[in-house]
Amino acid sequence: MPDHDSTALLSRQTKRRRVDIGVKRTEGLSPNHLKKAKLMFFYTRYPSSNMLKTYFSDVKFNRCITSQLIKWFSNFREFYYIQMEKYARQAINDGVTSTEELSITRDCELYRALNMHYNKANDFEVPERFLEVAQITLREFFNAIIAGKDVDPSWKKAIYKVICKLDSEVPEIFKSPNCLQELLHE
DNA sequence: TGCTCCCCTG
DNA sequence: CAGGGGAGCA
Repeated sequence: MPDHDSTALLSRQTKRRRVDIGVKRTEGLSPNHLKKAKLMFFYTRYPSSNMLKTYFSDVKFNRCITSQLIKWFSNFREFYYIQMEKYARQAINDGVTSTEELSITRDCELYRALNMHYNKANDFEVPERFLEVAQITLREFFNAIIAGKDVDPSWKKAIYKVICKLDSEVPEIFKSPNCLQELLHE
């Protein structure tokens, strides 16, 4: 390819790049997007694909990207529910007989496991509402197991149905592509 | 049919 | 976390 042609091509690409700076949509999902998604999990366990699109405006969506994001939250939930069940069974083994004895504080083992998973750097203040939802989830598992419902292969479905209604509004700041810097800097 | 959830793997 | 498969829903 003659030099003047490649020069012209570069010129066009440069122009396009300048134009794109305004939106600057990334090709795929970055580690920062993953980190952001994990923080969003503190507010929403079951985000709709539509919601995700509005909160990840710097991402160029397509089928794969959308399903990947959806998949992330699915994986988040798996870890979440596994921890809940494990902790609930542990409590039962430890002799706990009432849900009143079950509470989630910021220094309990379960909280630390969750925080380590979704907020490893521990540079984000986990919202109080998440602790409430987590506690409800834990008690939900506890009661189900105590009642022997876990003999039913699909016993967790009922719990999922309860938890999916407890999503909170995700703060507006999460809609900003630079929300991580804004969130973790103060 | 396409999307989403969940389960199970690796 | 990603892949793959089965189930449910529109």
